[in-house]
Amino acid sequence: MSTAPKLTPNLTPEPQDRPRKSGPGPIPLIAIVGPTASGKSSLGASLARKFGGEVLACDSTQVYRGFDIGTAKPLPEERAGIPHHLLDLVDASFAFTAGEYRVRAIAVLEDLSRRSRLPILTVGTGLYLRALLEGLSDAPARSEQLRARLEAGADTHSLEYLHRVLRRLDPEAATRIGSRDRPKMIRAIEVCLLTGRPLSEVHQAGRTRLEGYAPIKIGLQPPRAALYARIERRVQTMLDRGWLEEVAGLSRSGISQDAKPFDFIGYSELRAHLEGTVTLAAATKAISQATRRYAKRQVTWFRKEPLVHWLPGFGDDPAITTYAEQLVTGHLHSSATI
RNA sequence: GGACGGGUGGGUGAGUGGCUAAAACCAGCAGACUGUAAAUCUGCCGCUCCUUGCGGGCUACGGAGGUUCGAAUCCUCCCCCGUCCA
Repeated sequence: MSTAPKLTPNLTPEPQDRPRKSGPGPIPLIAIVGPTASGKSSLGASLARKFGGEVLACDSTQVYRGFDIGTAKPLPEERAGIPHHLLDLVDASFAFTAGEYRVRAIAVLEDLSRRSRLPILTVGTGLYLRALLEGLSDAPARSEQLRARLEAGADTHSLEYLHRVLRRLDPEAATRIGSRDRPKMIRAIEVCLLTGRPLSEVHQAGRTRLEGYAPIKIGLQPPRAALYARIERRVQTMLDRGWLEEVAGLSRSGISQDAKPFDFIGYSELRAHLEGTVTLAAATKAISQATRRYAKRQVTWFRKEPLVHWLPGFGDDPAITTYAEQLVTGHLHSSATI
């Protein structure tokens, strides 16, 4: 695991394998945010190599075992010998959540801290990063039984019914949550019923932030047109790597047909194609479109993320990599001197 | 050459005389989102002006004319596309 000597910026880091000084100061934590296909994994691996770090995926789909190609898990060669965490955590039948992610991520962070490794998060799922850094309110986890009842109520009555229930339980939340936003209404009602308090009140009680870490956020912001072009190419690459076969294999592996990961972008389209309802060309086009829309939503989310150092390009662009390295070096120095 | 069918805003496509800058859907843009988040939801979406208003002006339903107080919608001719007959 030698450090690559290339591209060394003006600020030369001294100890490349020690992300922090031993002592009580906050531990640096790098978070790379950006839309899908912007090169987060690539940048993550090269920063890890350079600064003695390990990669933590922060992605709601990559936690699922078996769903590899379509969720763009880094390939072995892309991982370049760097340990990658928080991938392949659960089976397809498991309903993974932001709360679950937080618990698992903190465990990994503690492990890295003990071993003095720099944690580097590659963040596709903004909510998960927020859940980790800012914490979640002290609200109960989801309750499948309660949800089943609410879903049934919504089915027999209407979505309006759910909104009426929510208005009664928590008028404030009802003004924030649209009357057609089924998942958010259900979550809000769930919390109200489980805690006996309005969701708004539960939220007001505050969150439990992650303590002891100094996040350095790096944002990848390639031009929109270039990103969209790359998305299109990547979809094709994934197919060339056998994505369709992966989906076919998963389909007949006994996993419940309505397991959550089958709804991920691409998996639903490719299953439709395997069932013969759409041509591969049509499915491919639909996948690109869905991915573009997803990228757009990520951009919207990350724009609001505070204190991000935005870099105007792809994470595998050498110029961007160099710039990111300088950025990290600067931060590590300044935090070391404090 | 003849007979039908059709040409609508970036795309698909509704609309058969006024309520139509023109349904709906898609794409696009912008936004929201504290436990399913690759989910879900919201707004905008011809151009333009301002006193930003259920405001004004302009342009628009293949082209040119016409009928009408009023036309994407009716009539005439022309152009193009599809199917069928020769």
